[in-house]
Amino acid sequence: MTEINYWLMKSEPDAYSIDTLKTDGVTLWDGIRNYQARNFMRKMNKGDKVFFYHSNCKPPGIVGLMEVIDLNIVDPTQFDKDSKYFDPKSQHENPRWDCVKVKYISKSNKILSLPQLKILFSDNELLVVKKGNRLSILPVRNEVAKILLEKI
DNA sequence: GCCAACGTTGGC
DNA sequence: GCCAACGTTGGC
Repeated sequence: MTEINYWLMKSEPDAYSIDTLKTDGVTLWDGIRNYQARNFMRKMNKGDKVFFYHSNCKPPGIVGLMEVIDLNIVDPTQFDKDSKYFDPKSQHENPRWDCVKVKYISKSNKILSLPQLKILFSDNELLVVKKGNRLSILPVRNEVAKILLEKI
């Protein structure tokens, strides 16, 4: 039996929002161009729960929940010359970027804003509140996830 | 617009 | 391998 883990994934709502995911139902979390974030995706299991975080907006915060339903998918945007995520250095025989597929679970009635998160958790408990943390995908510890699940 | 905190690139 | 320059993220 594989372990269920919790993660947090950020997206700017202008680029892709919880409402868009709710409409789509399922989406490919593509366009990740940071090795650390990519490596976190590689550690994901099917069934893992993901907190959806709206970044670079007012207010930033957790807006919903999704679930990982597919793993190790080659990110198609790296080969798409029209995509802003096109990577000329990536080869078809040896793709550099991959991603996971997620499905919508729920949208929070109220956003769990970053100021609230800062009140609830210390920097170590929730990496997202750590000043200057630019990683768009982060692991969430189980104890933290339990509290978050009650709040969203 | 500013700035902190990285990551990436490329010369050497 | 080192390091400077530059780019990106994202809160404020």
